[in-house]
Amino acid sequence: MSNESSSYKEKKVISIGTVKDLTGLSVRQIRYYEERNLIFPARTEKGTRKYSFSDVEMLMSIADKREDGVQTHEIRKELKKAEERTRKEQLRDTMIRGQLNAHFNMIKR
Amino acid sequence: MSNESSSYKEKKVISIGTVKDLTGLSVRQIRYYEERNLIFPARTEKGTRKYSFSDVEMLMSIADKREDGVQTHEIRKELKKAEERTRKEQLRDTMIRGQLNAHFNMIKR
DNA sequence: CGTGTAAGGAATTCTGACACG
DNA sequence: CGTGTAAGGAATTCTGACACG
Repeated sequence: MSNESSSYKEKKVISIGTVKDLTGLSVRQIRYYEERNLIFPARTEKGTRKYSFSDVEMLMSIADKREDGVQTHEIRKELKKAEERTRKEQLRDTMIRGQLNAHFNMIKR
Repeated sequence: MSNESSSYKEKKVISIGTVKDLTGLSVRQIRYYEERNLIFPARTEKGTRKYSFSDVEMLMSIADKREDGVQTHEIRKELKKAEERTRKEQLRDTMIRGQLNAHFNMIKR
């Protein structure tokens, strides 16, 4: 039941200018891919966007696909498919864990 | 001979304002600890400071020690000692590796 | 020593919009 | 559709300095 929810890779701490340097994309492009729901930066109270290393990697992957002529809409569809797979895996894991716990409790008493 | 020099933890990508939020320190304090050579942020071409997660952790450690009344000069001395230990470990590892390679080369021919 | 603050300037980021192809 | 750009404003960051205890 441990939870290290703050891994460096997922923590949203990078400003858009740094993301630009890291990815080679323009600030306009980075904002546009957010508009198309391909990335989801956090916002500070003042409204500035903060990205994670994970977001940066996603942007590089998007850049590769765009170079191959893939439209953002297609990339979005692939992303949703991948998310669906993850959702199902998690559901399955949760159920297996539930079964295991049930057995353990049987044995304990 | 591999080299993954760009681990998320060491990459300098975080602006001082974000470091302030992450550590609870004031911007003044963060700059001052740099002046005392306790942390070493990178600089962009335009001169803005960039910190790594590692720097952030160091700052939190510094904050703890300052709360205990430890002066920056003392913290600096501890830091240098730790660095010296690391330097010696690396030297030893390098030498061991050299010995191993020498043996391998003997056997190979 | 360690930290706050006001000062002046430069660079960053934000949004909404027009342009182009 | 995807990206550039100019516009206006707000927030960020930088340095060097004075203040205080």
